[in-house]
This record gives sequence, C-alpha cells and structure tokens, in this order.
Amino acid sequence: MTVVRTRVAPSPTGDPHVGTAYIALFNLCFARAHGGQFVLRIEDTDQARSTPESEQAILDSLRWLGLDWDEGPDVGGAHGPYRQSERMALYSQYAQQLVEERNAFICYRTEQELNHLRETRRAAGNSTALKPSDLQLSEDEAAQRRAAGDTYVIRMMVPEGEGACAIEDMLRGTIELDWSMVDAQILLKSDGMPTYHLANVVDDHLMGITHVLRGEEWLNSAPKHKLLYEYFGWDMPQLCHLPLLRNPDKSKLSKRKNPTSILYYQRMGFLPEALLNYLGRMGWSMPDEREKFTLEDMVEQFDIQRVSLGGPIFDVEKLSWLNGTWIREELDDSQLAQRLVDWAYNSDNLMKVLPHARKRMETFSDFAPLASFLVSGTLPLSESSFNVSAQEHIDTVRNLQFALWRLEALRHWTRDKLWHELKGIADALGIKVKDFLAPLFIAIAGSSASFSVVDSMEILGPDMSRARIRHAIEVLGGVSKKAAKQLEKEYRVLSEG
RNA sequence: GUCCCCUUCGUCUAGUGGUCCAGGACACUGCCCUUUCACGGCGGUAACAGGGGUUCGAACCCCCUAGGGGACGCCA
Repeated sequence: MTVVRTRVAPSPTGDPHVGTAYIALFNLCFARAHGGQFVLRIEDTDQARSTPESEQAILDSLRWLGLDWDEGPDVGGAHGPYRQSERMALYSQYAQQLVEERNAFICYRTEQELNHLRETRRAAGNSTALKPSDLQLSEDEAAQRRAAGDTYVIRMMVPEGEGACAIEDMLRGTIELDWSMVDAQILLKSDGMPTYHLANVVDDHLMGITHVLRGEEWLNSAPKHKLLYEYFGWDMPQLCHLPLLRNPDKSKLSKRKNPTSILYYQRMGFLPEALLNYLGRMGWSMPDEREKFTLEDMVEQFDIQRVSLGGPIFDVEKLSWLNGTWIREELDDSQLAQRLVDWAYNSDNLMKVLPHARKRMETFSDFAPLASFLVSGTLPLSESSFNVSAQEHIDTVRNLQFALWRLEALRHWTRDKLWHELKGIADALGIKVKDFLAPLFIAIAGSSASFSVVDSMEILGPDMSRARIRHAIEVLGGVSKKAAKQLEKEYRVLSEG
C-alpha cells in the first residue's frame, strides 16, 4: 500500500502558504494514482509558529482547494491529521534509545559556544557543520554542568571521516552528499520537543509511509534522515524532492515579493479549481499538453516522472487567464451567480459593511460606490493618488512600510488591535495619527473619503490589506535594497523605544 | 565561504539519440468578428546558457565553464 504524507507547517501569522498546497497536490496525486493513502502531518513542535488558529487556517485552505486527505493510520490513537505534540513522550523515548545505543549523545553546549565554534570553522573556510568531536566536553566539565542543572539537548552521532552518503531520489537518481556537510543534528530540544528530523523519521515509520514527496529544500538533510533510519533499523521510504516555487526574481517564493497566502487568492476571487489547476501546471504537464484540467483528470494521468526539475516562477498573469477560462467555460450563469454570492455578495458580508456605509448614504445608489473597494482586487492607484497628503513623498513611503511591517507581524486581526498598532507607530514617530493614516486610507480604499481605515482592514482581512499596502509602496516607486536597510534600522529603534 | 540541485521563447512547458532549421499555452503584437470593451477565430515576434567530447547523427549521453537556486539554526 502506498502511503504518502504532506507535512503541514503553520506560519506564525497563520497564512496558509501556496507552497504547502503545491506539495500537497503532488502528494495527493501520487497517492491516488497508486491507489494509496494521502495523509497529513502537522508540524507543531515549534511553539512560536503553531497555534490552533494557524493550524486550522491551513487545514481549511487545503479543504477549500479540494485537497482532501485520508484519515491517518492509527498511530497511538492518531486519526485525521497527525499532531506531533500529542506524542511527545514517544520522541524522547526514541531519542533515549539512541543515546543508550551510542548513536546519539547529550550536549550541554551553550549558544555562545556554538556560535564561536561555527565562526572558527567558517573562518577556516570549512562548512559550519559541527561534529560530535567538536561538541565533546571534558568529563569533568560535563559533570559540572550536569550538577549545575544546565539545560541540554540530544544530538545524533554522525560520521566524521571522508566519504559521501548516497541518496536515491525518484527524479534525480543517485545523489552523493558529503558527510563533512552533515552536522550532529539536534534531535530533542532542551524543552523536550523533537526537532523535525527526529519527528519526521519516527512518525513516517510509525505511519507506514512508503514515499516522501517534499520540497527540494530538504535534499541536504536527507543523509541525516537516512542515518536515523539505519540507527533504528527501519526501512526508509522512497524520496522525491520537488522543485521549489519561485518569485519573479527566481528566489524561493516568499511573501515579501509575492502574495503567497492561499487566503489572498481566495479574497481576490480565484476559483479553487483554477488555483489547483495552475499549481498542477507548475513543473508538471498533462501528456496531451492541455492547460485546463481538474484534480480528477490530474490524478488519472499522474506520472511523477513528468515533473520537470527547473524551479517554476509563480506567475499571477497566467493564473488569471486560467481562472477566466474556468469562469467562462465551466460555470453557467446560475452557477456563477452562486459562486459570487458565496464569495462576497451575501448578507453576512453585507451586515459587516452596512454599519459603516449607512451614515454616508442618502440613496441606495450611494452604496455600491462606497463599498466597491471591499470587493475589488488590486486598486488602480498612481503616484498622484497620494498627493492629498501633506507629507513628503519619502515620509509617505516610510510610513506605509512601517505600517506594513507591523501588520505582517500582527497575529490577531481585529479592529482594535489594528488601531493599537498603528497608533503606536504614529506616536513613536511623533506625528498625528490622522496624518499617519492618510496614505494608508489611499492604499486600502483608494480614496481618503472612506470608512475608518481600521474597519476597512478588518473587513478586507490581513492578506488583502497587506497586499494593498505592498502595492501602494510599489506604486510610489518602491523601496530600494539600500533604503530598506536604513528603514529597518529606524524601525527597530522605533519598536524598541 | 563550503556542499548539493537546476538550466528549451520574457513566463509555464512539450521534447527521454534521427519524425525538431524545436511544438503548445500565457504575455506582447497584426488581422477578422463586433456600435464600444471583452470573449472568440486566424496569423506574427520570440528559446535548446557557452565550450569541448561520444556518435553516421545530439535539445536529448559524458566532461568543463558560466549563470540561477537551495542548504549550512534548540525553524520547519
């Protein structure tokens, strides 16, 4: 039985990433094409990024896209998505086993010591991979730290001599990775949580995973995983490293340069079928080269060997065209009407807007123009749109950038939180809130004559709001790399002060 | 810096030694349809990163160079 899993790593801000959906899509197709199971595993051992909300957001997004997963194998009572934190005791038990078998060791090194060791190695032109012998403390020293109750971690043993580790990749064949690059990876953190590497291997084994399709970014850590399988004496799943989605500048797809949240595409009014279809065209093609296809079509024709290895650039223009063909060719009028209602033209949504609109209405016909920005995508702004503000151009850009950074870090998107954050920056800058918000009004609503900007942002949601601010900054000429550095410095001072 | 991966039109890709002076799609563009715009139809511009091999024959196999990307965390 083929069993594949997609790991789902929530982001700290809760944005479900299109990259996750991309990997999930290929996992699902591979599993279904082989009559197997597609299961999810939630990476939730990092307290900083995983919250119940951020987990739910990514699960909801996958469901919205139609990427339905199977109930997981029954591992320690796990059903549905597999949550690591629920099985904490399991990992420390396995880590302990490795320590006893001398395939892992306890390490008391502090962060300062580690930094120093890495710097030394780097200065010598070596890789920064720290080996067990680098980390070894004298017996006295170790005993002393143990007695002092210092925190420790458990690290895996790794080969220190010459030689390479051969990794079999379903698409790339045999890859030789030098052991010198492989460090004594931490398996169990000082808080008792496993790292990805340990949890990954243990879970995959217990779940009976036969194939792992993951992003190319993991290729370099494959030797660690192979080693762990050997230490435990388990069979290793087949590996397949998929190319990474890219920004237009070819770097790994990131939200700084591109809207990466599935929620953004939802807000923009893309059909889930079309987004999925588009992701299926990234690094993959139908045998007959047709552009438009459903998930079922893809499963039916799926062949992992048709994956091309060049990292595809996520190009919104082609996605838009594809979405258009879906609207025109796959939906009749009544279906389209229903989709529009579901999307935004429903009474729930209306009720959110009306309290703000009614004060500004004299006739019903005033409503649509007032609310149009709430159902628009990217606003048609130009540099002159921002002339209404008395600020210097450079200050406008700075204020927008500061607001954006603050909002990117905001985890709870509510009117009051938004107000608090924005007022905080204005106060720190020593300018009137009204002046600070002026360009934000334009960015968010396209006009300064509109609802309160925080209300608007709450209704628009984090993804669309951030995207509009980014768009505004771009319209104003953007921020050069050099300027960004300077601004970041100022921003840091502001945040600390 | 060290190691790994990758490289066909601007972008997504077809292509697995002859059927390729390289095919499709987006974008751009010309014409047609149309009261306008869009849709649709028919065309056009545009690519095998460079250099060496192997072979009767190379986009395809091998080597080198260049470029791009990734990894090097008590993040995943």
